[in-house]
Amino acid sequence: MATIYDVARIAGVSPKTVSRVLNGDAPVGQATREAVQAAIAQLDYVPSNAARMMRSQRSGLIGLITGAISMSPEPTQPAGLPELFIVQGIQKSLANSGMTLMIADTGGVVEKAAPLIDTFLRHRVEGLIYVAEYHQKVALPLISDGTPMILANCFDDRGTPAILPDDKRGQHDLVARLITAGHRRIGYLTLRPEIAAGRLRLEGYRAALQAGGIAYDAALVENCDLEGRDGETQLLWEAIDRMLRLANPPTVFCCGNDKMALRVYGLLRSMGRKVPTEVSVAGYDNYRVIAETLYPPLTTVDLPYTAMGVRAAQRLMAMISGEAREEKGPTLVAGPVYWRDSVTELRPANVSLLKSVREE
Amino acid sequence: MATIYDVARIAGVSPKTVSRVLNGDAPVGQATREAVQAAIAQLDYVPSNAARMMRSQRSGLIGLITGAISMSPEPTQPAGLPELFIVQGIQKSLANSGMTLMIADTGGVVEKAAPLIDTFLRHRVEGLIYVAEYHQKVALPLISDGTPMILANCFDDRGTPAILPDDKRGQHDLVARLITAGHRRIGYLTLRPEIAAGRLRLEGYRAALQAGGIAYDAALVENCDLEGRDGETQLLWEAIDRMLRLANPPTVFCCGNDKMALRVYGLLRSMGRKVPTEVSVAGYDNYRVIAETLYPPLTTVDLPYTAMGVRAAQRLMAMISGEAREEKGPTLVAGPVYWRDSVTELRPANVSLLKSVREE
DNA sequence: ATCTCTTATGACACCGATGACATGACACCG
DNA sequence: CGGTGTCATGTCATCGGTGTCATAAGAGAT
Repeated sequence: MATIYDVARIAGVSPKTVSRVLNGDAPVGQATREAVQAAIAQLDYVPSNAARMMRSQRSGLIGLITGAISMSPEPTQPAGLPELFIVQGIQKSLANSGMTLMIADTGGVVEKAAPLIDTFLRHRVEGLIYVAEYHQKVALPLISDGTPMILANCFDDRGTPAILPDDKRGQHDLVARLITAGHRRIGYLTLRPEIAAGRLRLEGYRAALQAGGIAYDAALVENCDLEGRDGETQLLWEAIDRMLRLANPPTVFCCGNDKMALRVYGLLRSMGRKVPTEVSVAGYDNYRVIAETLYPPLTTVDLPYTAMGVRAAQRLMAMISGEAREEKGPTLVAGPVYWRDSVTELRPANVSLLKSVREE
Repeated sequence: MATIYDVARIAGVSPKTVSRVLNGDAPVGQATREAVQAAIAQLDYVPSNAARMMRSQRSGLIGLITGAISMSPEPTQPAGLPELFIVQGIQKSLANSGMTLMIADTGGVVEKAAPLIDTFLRHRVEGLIYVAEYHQKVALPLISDGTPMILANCFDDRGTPAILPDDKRGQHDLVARLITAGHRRIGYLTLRPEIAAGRLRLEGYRAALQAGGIAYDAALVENCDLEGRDGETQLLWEAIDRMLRLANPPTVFCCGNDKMALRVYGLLRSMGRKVPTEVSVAGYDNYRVIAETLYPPLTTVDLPYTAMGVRAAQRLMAMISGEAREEKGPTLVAGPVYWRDSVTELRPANVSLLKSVREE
């Protein structure tokens, strides 16, 4: 492999001049520049980042750790996709910074995060981002040196800067929108409360009901999430069946996520209930493969993954450049409601009024 | 950041001895080793890969380029997932090799591959893998130095080693299985022939018919793939409607992929046809989010992405270690048929006979 | 007691860039 | 015409490890 010395010799200049041509950090004569470039081309010279890093003490690397790439073998989680959007946002936002993003993958095994962080530190990354597959609490090994770190889609109890989806507000906005559309009996098939999204979304549901002056009815809320174990469809069937038999049944089912909504579509059809004319369905995640492919298309709440990625990258770059100590707590990012055909407007008169809500 | 000299000073030994403790490449006295390890712990010393690489001329890095992570903005392609499984396979298979996998992403823009390759070469990766989002032909910039490269899920016309899915055999196996189950009128809603998968799967379909002694009937085959543009559902509706009105209608619809099958489920239900009792449906890809969540679960063909990743990594490692010049052409990897409830066994008597097919 | 042969350790140069500093050639200024 | 500033380029040391070789201290062998 050719070195800068080979290039210098061929071009008849000093290595330092070649360096200047490569980095453009000092003026170089036109003729010299051309001779150097010719030599570079002739030798297929590619500078060594290792040598450069060593001298300049700057790696230009950002390390990203995720489990997105190697998903868990169970297909039950729509895992993978969310993280990818976050990574996409990070990438987009980092593209102009001159930083190179190195991505490593835990293969879904949390314990692998530590050695990966170590590998990154050996490469002297200037910043680290950890992206979790769903909104959760994590406990990563402490970074002893000063390398800045950001958590995306997760948080810890050390106060590491985090970027999180605003699940509470998202569910709140959806339910508020349903209420505006005239729905008063809103069934909620929830995710399990052990996960952050399950808790926060339920909070949002209750907050929206309260704001809309509707009493919370425990008969309309049921956890239908078995963490991917069998029997979920059964559980859903029973919950839906029971709610529909109520004296005052729900006019719409909010589902913990879009994947659950996909199941609910199938169940309602099996029960002979037409969506949305007889009963409405709403999801959460805006998992587009499902939400847009289903018929009718699914009303849902966007999880603003790309935006979260952008924010994560921005916050990290701010930390790296040591700018203003900036805000402390987690950054919450809310996503818009996507209003599609799976929910009936019970009060068409409201439609014009709704426009504004929809845009936001 | 602490250096090996700092550690040496604290431990009262020479830097070289610290190096020996770190690499275990020469015997070190027990007491010395402990002193060095204590100093390392005390200083939070992390060795610099740059310096190590520079001297040893070995980076221990494998570069992987993909578009998986930043998907195209259109949600129409189930893009992203396939590549991820391939990457997972690569990762799994590379885990024990001591190599570190660096992943870079083109953001779906093919032109970005060149600068990414360049970045990798600057880091002196020992091998490169390019993973495409679907089976296709690519034209990557030539790697002028000797760095080995592998193409996964794609090929070029320079004969670069490639790992490809055996689409023809997969579709063949599925159709052969349908025939064994008693189906003779097999509708095929194909992908567009411009893409490799579309062509090859159709070849497999025809080959299986021929092997089964069934005449090819053009009325049963129709391209329903508009490359994600609108009107696909319309096209599907018309194709299905027309085929079902035939004097001798199909008993099963093979779909170009699982996503199309998801649509077909909805359409058939709208038409009042029950799956699978009145008409069967089969997909391709074993896109599990769809295939296993649908009701009834979808019979489909697995795209052996993980296996492809494993093969890619193995072939690359063989190239790096300069082992036997090994095979030349592309490596084809076939995936098994997943037989689920979306297809009726027209001849239950055959079931036992089928067991063996299913296993394979 | 002398001579290998390991084992344990150190001295030193070197990998390939770049930062700091020096130098020579002009141009411009008063 | 000397002083000063800018441009173009070179010299040299240095970043943090590791390869090579040398050396010292014991363990056995003769």
